[in-house]
Amino acid sequence: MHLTLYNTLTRRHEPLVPADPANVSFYSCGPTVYDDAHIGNFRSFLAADTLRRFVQSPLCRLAGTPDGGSAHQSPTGRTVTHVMNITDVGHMTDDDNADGSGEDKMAEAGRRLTEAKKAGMLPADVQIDPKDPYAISRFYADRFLADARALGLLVAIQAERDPSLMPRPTQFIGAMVQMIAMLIKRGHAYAVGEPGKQVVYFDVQSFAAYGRLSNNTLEALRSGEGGRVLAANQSQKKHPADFLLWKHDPSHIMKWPTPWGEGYPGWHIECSAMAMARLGQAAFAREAKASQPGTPLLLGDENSLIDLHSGGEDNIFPHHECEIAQSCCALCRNPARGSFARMWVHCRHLMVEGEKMSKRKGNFHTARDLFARGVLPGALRLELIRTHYRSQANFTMQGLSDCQRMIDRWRRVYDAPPGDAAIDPLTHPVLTAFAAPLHEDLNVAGAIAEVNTWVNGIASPTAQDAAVMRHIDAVLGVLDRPVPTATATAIGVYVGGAQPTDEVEGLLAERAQARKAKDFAASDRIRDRLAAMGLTIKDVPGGKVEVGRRA
RNA sequence: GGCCGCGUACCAAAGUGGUUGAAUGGAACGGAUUGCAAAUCCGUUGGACGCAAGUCCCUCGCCGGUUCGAAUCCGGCCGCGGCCUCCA
Repeated sequence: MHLTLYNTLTRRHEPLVPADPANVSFYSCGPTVYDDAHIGNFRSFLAADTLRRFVQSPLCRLAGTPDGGSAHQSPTGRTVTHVMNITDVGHMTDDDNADGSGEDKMAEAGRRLTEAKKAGMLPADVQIDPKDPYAISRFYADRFLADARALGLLVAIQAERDPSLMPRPTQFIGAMVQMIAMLIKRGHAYAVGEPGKQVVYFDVQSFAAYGRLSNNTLEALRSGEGGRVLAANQSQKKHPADFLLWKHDPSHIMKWPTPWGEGYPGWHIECSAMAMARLGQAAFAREAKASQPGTPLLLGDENSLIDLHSGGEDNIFPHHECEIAQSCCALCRNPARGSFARMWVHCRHLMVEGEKMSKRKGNFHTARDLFARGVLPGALRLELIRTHYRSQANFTMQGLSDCQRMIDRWRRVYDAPPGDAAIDPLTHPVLTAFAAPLHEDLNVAGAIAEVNTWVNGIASPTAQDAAVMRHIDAVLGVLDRPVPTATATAIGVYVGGAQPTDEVEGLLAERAQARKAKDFAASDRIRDRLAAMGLTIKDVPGGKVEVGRRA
């Protein structure tokens, strides 16, 4: 058994065969930081995170590796270097003409922040200059990282120690400029306009494999444009599908000097440049070993820059199509035979209560909104990863509470007292049953079913069971999430964000008296009153009352 | 207009040719427990006949086809969604 994934590039299930099974390189397209990330964004990031967790788990076997693919048999184990960008360059709101016009999204975010501040929607301690795009992107990036860490996104947790794992394009303008220069030099890009005030386009006709990922041909793209591409905006391009690499525009809110003029980079070049900068060393080291000294160092046909690349389904075209084109044309000896990444995985979108998520329908949720309503990060994570990543998932509040209950039942096993519990993850029957569906295109739903079947059969969990559950949760990442600490008083145990107040404490004491006197009508009235305050109670062993918040 | 995907029982969601009347979780109902709840445990949840073992009928959007056999393969239709413009 070995891990197979659906490769968008070939439209087939294929084994994941990394260039170096001891260190898998993985690049994921991350968030833009003009606003808070919503749960749909997080579904995609969490799918990537779950894949990454499984690949680095000893439960995962990879094809074509000498030791049979089990990570733990290698002295150093298997590491996954997962990189996710945080896009902090402002792009344009109005992209009708693909030339970059309209309002800069960062400027728009600044305006929104100003309004929020006026309306008192922002905490008083937030000091940010809405005219400073760097301050805006930092503000939203920090909020994203906090949400991501709560949800157990390993890359965000690791980035606290190694920020290079979450690169920001404003720090890589130099790398982008180099790559653009290389594309011009190799005849895959061209600059138009008078010197110093130029726009640089990628020449799609120079790359025979353009369209391979999205299954579009240049003709199909042309016929599919349906009148939406204005001829007036196309005059300088050689082909309507040619896309922007650099734009001279001194009026842009973020701008940098380059040989083509002061301006800003196109939408796609950042990922190519950053993947190259952070993950490309290994591929070029392999190439240097294999090639003649003195020849220009370009990747050969079998040598991809990275092993895995992921994103949401909307990234397939144009973003990833363009990434492949740029990267291969800049880095490969035979561009049309390159693929940039060996494996391309794409996550389908999330629906909410059966409908497309939208602010107008009122079914638009950010992670932090849900947290503020008392949703626990573990439950949200499970709800977002439990559906197969290539199915359209339906997020529901019902599903969220289902997940919370599942987690509560699993935690009983997870929290069993530890002890002498040596288990072999490769042969343990529960773990092999859990890992089997995951090897088949990361079938998380199937794996969860195995966990439930197993947990149902446990009368009282042992140290061994706890050890097994830890292996499981290293992949799912739902138990190792922050849970609000319970506040205990003489009479109550407050959980799930509920806090003791004099009023509540008084009611609990009154209820205890009523119950003692067997005045159950009075006792039930108090429960109703607490319910009206948004609190649920239940009697727990020890004579105390557990107080929680109503979902 | 072009390219692509999906539709499973009350809900969510696995399963992609036979042991599947359909995993798993929730929900509902019955029982144990509780003053009542909550939590937990046991059982039931397409229909008919039967005390039962069981037998028969109808099921995986709809219609048709391939096959000894289909939720699973093929065709048509309907519905939903994605991309073709920034978007996970």
